Amino acid sequence: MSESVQTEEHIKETAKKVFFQKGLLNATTQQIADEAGVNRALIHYYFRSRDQLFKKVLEEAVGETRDKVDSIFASDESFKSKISKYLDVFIDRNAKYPYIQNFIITEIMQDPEKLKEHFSRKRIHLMKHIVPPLKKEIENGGMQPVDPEHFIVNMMSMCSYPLIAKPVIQTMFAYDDKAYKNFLKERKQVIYKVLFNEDLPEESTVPK
Amino acid sequence: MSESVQTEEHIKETAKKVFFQKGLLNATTQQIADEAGVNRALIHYYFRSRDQLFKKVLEEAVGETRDKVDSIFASDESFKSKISKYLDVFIDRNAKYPYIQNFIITEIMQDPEKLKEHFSRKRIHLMKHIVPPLKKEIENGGMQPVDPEHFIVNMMSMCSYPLIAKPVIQTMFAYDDKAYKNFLKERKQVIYKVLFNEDLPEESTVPK
DNA sequence: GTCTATAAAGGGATAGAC
DNA sequence: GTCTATCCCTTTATAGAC
Repeated sequence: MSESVQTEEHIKETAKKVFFQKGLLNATTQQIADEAGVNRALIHYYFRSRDQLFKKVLEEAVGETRDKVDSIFASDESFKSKISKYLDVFIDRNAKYPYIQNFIITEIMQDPEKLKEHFSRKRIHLMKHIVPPLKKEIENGGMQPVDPEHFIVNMMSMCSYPLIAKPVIQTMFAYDDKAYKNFLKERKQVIYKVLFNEDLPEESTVPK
Repeated sequence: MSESVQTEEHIKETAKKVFFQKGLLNATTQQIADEAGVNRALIHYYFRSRDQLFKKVLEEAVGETRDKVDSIFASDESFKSKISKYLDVFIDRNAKYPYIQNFIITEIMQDPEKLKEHFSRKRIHLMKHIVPPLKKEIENGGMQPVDPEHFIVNMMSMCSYPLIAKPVIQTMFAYDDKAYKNFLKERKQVIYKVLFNEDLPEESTVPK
């Protein structure tokens, strides 16, 4: 691996760390350069502008998950089993990048075009791989009738909000970091139960 | 009403509009001054700093709702009826200020202390007026057993996330503004049903 | 490819005139 | 109470040396 590729990769990884792990969503190029131990000018050398760096790291981070999610829903397991696995992937990803949800929200607020492609792809995926099996599950009496779009939003809400609103939850319930982390751990079972009105099967509670 | 109070009020209302209605969460003092038709220096004259203006408008906006919510939960209606009314208030407030949730999240991210007092008060309120009746409702068999804290987070999640993630939802489902607004309208019944696993009573679907 | 130095723009805040 | 002018600081971006 050449020097240049190494440095470029290093800056990108550092940016991910600063944005998604440290939660410094408005980090300046200086902060990122400091953290990476390089000069600010190098960031411009590799990425031309701050905005392009943003776009690149975000696209990479969401891409990491997309592939996993896609393969889960492309399989022919039961619908409930797919959802269970999706919850695992979602929780894993957010343990790795605790602030990525905030970053997505903040960035997309400032410029909805920035992630338009990603969520358009997600739309096609939903319509093809989630809505049909959901409808089938309802037909077969496996769950209460529900509008597919509300079902999806309910799921995303209960997954994402507790991460986005970390300080709200910590203050409201007087949770220290340990208690908060533990609370998050319990979410998978809670969400599954709310979505399907039945307990998560035993073997799915501790994945892998 | 004297000239000065009028201007101060006008700046404050303009700031609310810019932040909470237009969604320009990072609006500069210049933008607010332009929108209000006054000079930038006036903002500093009345509020000393940008940060103090922020604090004031946010505290006012959340205060508007707090009083209403408090009175709902202080009453001795049934728990489910209280929740139904809470959903109404929440939806009303967010129709008025579509971006207030984003603002709260963004501000609290940058400085958790800023809203600490508000959410600490909320905590006391929860413990006194929500958790006990919730437990009682469960005891009486009115709903499935559920951890109170997860119940509260589920409710907040399903209320707030669809607002925070407006562009995500619009892109994902190809909603124009009208379709999105209609989607939000359906949320009250959906959320009630998910929380209690039963339909919202007829007379509660159209409040007032 | 990496650094220093500096340009260029933007934003918050204040002094002082009216 | 409201304005203009200005200061100061931060930040992005680039030119040019090595």
